[in-house]
Amino acid sequence: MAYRRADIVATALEVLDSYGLADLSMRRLAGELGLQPSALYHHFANKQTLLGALADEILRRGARPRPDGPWAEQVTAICHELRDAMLAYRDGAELVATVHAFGLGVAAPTADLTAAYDDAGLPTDLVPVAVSTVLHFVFGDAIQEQTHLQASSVGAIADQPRERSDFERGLALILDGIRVRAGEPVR
Amino acid sequence: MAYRRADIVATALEVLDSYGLADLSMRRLAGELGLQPSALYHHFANKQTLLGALADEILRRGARPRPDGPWAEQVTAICHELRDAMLAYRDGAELVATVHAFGLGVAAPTADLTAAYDDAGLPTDLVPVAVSTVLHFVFGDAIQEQTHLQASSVGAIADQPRERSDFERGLALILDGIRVRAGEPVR
DNA sequence: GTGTTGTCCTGAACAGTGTTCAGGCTAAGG
DNA sequence: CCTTAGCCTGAACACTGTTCAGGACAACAC
Repeated sequence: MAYRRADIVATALEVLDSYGLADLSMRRLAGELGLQPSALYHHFANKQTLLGALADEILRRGARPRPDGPWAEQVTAICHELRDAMLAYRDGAELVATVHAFGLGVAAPTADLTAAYDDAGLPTDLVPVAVSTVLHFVFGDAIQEQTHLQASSVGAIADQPRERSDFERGLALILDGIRVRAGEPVR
Repeated sequence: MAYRRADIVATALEVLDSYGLADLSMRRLAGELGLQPSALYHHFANKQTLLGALADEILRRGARPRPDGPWAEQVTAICHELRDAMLAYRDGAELVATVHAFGLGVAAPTADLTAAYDDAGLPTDLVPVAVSTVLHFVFGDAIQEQTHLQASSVGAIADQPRERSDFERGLALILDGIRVRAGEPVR
């Protein structure tokens, strides 16, 4: 059973990458597995739960070793890892962000960021704010990036080509803000 | 025709507030108007276009006079207006953020923020980054807030009650970051 | 008054969606 | 051999967005 479940998640990930989130239906997934759609409901209570498992698998596959160093470097590493993991699959950013919003998975980034801020000795009442602010940015930026990537790959639009370094710069801007409110010297 | 179109948007807004975004179907909306679903397609090319008009109407209804003052105050005013407008309708944040991501409407906030930053004399290459960063935060925070509000109104969950001032504090944090990168004195 | 144009709408249909449920198949354990 | 349990089938339910031929009806021109 545990094997079959992992099998479903792996196949779902292929379907996601090939057809996109909108075309990832229970029927299509079941067809790809050679099953009836109803068979999927023996492994997942509903589609949202399945998507939750999918999002967590995307993050798991994107995991990489974390360097230790000052908190800002750790936060930067966590954010890059999260971003790269989401961008590695079609519609990955939208999927992970949605699952996070619904609270059916994607708990790791929040935990990791909280730990990094806590270790840094940031004021405890500032920690949740800093975590949320950084996460909103990473999700929002990744969704925007992925939307534009896919829109231009379809040849739809050609608006401003969105600097590749915008992510770095936006993140640095937020980290500066955190430094200020933490009473650390800035630059 | 223009009148009928405005009529449809107004009724759609009522349906949205009463039943939520997931239950705002073309059939339900048409029924509320005493029409066949197909009639709606004489006024809107498809559902996404209708949702775009809906989002813009939500922002229009939430508009308020802007004080003039230093750029940080203007940005704060714009963000509060945007946030309050979205929170005024059930699922308003999700709707507006989605429409913005798809690029089918919600152009005003970007334009307003860009103007505020430009007038402030911020480095021009910093402006788009500052606009995006602030917008990602406002959308992300509003969606989170609305999700929790509605979840707890259903009596579902009771996790930490989310400080009402988290929005203010997150926004202030980002503004500090912008000040630092603009070379302005901070506090 | 008649004819025409164009808007607005009907009614039916198409091709899908997530989900439920009674029942059957098959392999493992006593 | 028999039972238990996990896995799955096949059919159905109640929806979804969208398309399309055609009808009703007002406004305008002659």
